[in-house]
Amino acid sequence: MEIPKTYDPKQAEESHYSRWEREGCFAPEVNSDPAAPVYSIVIPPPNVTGSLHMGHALQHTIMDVLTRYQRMRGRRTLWLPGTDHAGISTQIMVEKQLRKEEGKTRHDIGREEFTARVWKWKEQYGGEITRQMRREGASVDWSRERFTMDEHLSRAVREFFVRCYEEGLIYRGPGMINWCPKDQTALSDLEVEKAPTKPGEGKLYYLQYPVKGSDRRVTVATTRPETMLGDTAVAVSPKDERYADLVGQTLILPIVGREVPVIADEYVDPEFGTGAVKITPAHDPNDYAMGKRHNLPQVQVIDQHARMTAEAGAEFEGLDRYEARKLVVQKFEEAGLLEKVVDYEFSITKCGRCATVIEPLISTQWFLKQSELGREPLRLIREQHEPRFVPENPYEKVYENWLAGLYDWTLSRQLWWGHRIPAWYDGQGKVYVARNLEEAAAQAGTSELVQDEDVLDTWFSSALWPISTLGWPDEDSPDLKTFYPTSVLVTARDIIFLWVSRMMMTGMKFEGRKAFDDVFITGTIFDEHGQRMSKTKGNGVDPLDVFDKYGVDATRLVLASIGSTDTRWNDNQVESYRNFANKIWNAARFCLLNSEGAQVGRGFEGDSKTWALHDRWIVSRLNKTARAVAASVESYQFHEAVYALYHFFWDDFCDWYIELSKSDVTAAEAGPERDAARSRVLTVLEQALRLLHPFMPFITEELWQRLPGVGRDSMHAAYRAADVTPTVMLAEFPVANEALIDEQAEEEMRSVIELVSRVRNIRTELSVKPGEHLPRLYVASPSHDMRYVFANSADQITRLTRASKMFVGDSLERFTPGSNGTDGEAGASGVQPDALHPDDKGIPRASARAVLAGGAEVAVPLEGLIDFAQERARITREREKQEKELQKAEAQLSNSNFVERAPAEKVEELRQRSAELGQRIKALGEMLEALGE
RNA sequence: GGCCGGUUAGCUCAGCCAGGCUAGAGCGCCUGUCUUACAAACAGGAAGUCGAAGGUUCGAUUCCUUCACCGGCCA
Repeated sequence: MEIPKTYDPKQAEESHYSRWEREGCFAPEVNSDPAAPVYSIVIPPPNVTGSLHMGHALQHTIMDVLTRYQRMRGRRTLWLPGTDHAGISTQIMVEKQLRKEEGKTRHDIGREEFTARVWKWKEQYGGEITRQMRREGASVDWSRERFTMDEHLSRAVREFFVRCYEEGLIYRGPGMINWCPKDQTALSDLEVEKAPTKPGEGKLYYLQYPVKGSDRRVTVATTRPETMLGDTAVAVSPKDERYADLVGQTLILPIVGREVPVIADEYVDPEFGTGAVKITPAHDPNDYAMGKRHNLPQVQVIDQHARMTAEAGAEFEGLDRYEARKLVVQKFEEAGLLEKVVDYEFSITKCGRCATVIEPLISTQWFLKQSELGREPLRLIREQHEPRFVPENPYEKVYENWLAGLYDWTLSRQLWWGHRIPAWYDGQGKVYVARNLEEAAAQAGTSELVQDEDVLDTWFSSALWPISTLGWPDEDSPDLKTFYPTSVLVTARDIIFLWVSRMMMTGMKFEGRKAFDDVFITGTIFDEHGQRMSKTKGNGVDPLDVFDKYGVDATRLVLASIGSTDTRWNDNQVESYRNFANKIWNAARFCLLNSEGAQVGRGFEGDSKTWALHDRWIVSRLNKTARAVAASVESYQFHEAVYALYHFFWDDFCDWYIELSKSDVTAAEAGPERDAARSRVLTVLEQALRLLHPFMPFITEELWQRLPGVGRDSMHAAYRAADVTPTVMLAEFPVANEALIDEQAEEEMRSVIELVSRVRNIRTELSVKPGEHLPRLYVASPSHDMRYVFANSADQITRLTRASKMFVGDSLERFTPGSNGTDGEAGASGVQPDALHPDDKGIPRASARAVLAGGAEVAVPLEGLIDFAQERARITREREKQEKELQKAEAQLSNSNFVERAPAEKVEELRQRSAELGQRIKALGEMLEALGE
């Protein structure tokens, strides 16, 4: 069999995905067990205009690990993919294209044609992220792919809207909204961002307003002087004695000449500015609220293009808001009413899409009373802590606080791309909300109706995603019955308000149940300098580049380890996992190159007590690893799962098990023993591939397909009936067999490993050439059982330490010249320690020695190589180290407080440790003596 | 202003919620090896006052308080 020495990820990545997809391996229907429990995830729909970034790759990896794991556990598993229509982004993108290619605006071609163009654009370019998901190995059920503008999902949106309207949760009316003068649409509070002013950008202007009928002036401080043209009051704190006498008086608004009252309101912070605040109800959310409280008139002086209106006065009409600002300041200065201008840092609200400064405006829009929809989710999180957030801190509280402080959501957008609002107007402007024109006409008694021009916020449709993708509002939809509620939502933290909370609201409202059991919040990936990755900064790492460079599996391993932790991206980590993939490849290569006569699933027959130590050990390690991985995945501790897999495979399987098995596996003579040894390494490999598969789908499938003896029978019972090529992704995820977890074997193996390591350490420290064989090894242990362990593993120990012969006895003393010390005890299992030759002169003085755990010792004769002084120094150093430890232990043991108050087992532990240290120190002293002067 | 997270080896991170293991990993570093699965490897090694100061405790990297620095969310 030809197997390259280096793993090529590309080849494996290109081979398997299309087959899995084509054969329906990702669809829940592949599972033929009607009683199988269900596991379902709906993807938080990425923006259809978007392409894959690290955040997506992270979320997708987590979702895929969960999905593949649960599928291999035999659950009826669905991971549903799709995208949202991203109203503003998509519209802007197509508008740009239109301008560039045809020099036209959307108004030139009209709404219908424009919408058709967007659909065309979507068909042509919108599939990028779905192609990239295939590259990632995402095991989503493409047959259930959804798009928020699909006819069915659009129907769900209309249904949602109409029902809420009928219940009075949705209303149309004037309100203070965020207006983007560039995109020409209203925005919700979640679509705007607050950014601090740059140095020198923010100013606080102190303006003086004359008091009517007096020489007195009141100074107000403002960051937006141009809005004073729309002031209809000045407010002070009712507790503020400085202004107490002014409340109720009238001011003359400079430039405009309007008379405005001085009012008192608790909202005013007397500490800010001068303690007197100008009130512009039409252009500031707080002033709007105050205006409502005091019945103040609203004077709109800025229009939708951020230009001054006629209300601002003839001099100002048509001026841009910033030009108007200059002119207002100039006029105040000329009038001697500008007290001062100081630098001032504050937050400016900007459009989340185009970063244009938002203009708060009063506008007639559609609103949703979110607080009512949020009531049930709030109760659920407070009373039952559902859904369960992972990590719980701080997200449960963030979510709860958000739900507790909900206010009305601006639903309408002045766009052409999106779900058109299902509301119609008759000739008198009366509104009819209905599922379609016919219903509306029936209500109105006329079909002379005009539909509302606006569309709904994209998030309005995403809020329905978990139910609409599964078939709602068709209550008898089989998918809705089967897969709702979903098991978990995996997303980034900035989406808790946009998605998590709203999906919960709609799920609770329409299905009466939470939309998901758990919410897993992924960490944020920063660049290597700790900066947030962003398109504008251009510091993003493209996951596809990383895939190309290191392979998808290696990248997934890194992402899975990241999980919920904030982290700086670092290629080193991916490189090390690429190396891990290569390690897996080569371990498999070894197994396969020596697989003649072998078969997966064989070699571990009979009572495990009769197996060789290293076989009992690797099976124990394998089962512990299976247990650890399952527990970690189920508790979303993915880094623990990766750690367990990495160390099991590399350290336990490659470094030790394969090495310990090598002489049997590569024996020159064919025969049942060799076949069995070969079968054993293959069997462990096959189990390991299953454990690794959720994390590394490609390499595991590539290798699994090559193993002799795998097939339909290797698959989980729930999948055997399916008409698919046998695949590791439908094999059963190994369930830990507690009976095969063998603590004694692990303890004994630890001793063998320690012995080998110490001898290797001696070799290096005393500069024994790597190729050179140690003539002999003397191993002593006071424990009868341990002598058998060492003796039984003598072949492997000598092989791994490159020693020619090994002797085992009860003490090194017994091997010293003249003692003629043969252990004399035959191994009960038939293996006997090499006996000392009667003529043997025992352990020469020229030997390096070391103490091991459990009172065991080892001596390595090194005639001619050993520098006595150096060796004595080495052992003395070791003894000093142990003495320090002993002192620490004894000090603690002599502390009566510790002995009395600490748990008895802790005290006992320390006593034993102390005794062992004493023993070691004694042994080291004897070694020094043996080395002589 | 309110809430929260982080600070552990040169770098990137585990461990801390349920206090006691000689505080771990990967990368990097040092030494030596092309030992017939793998130099993307093997063998061995060095390296951390666990941000600072207090407190609780027999015992604190872990729990509490304060502070410092970095970062996030909300207002």
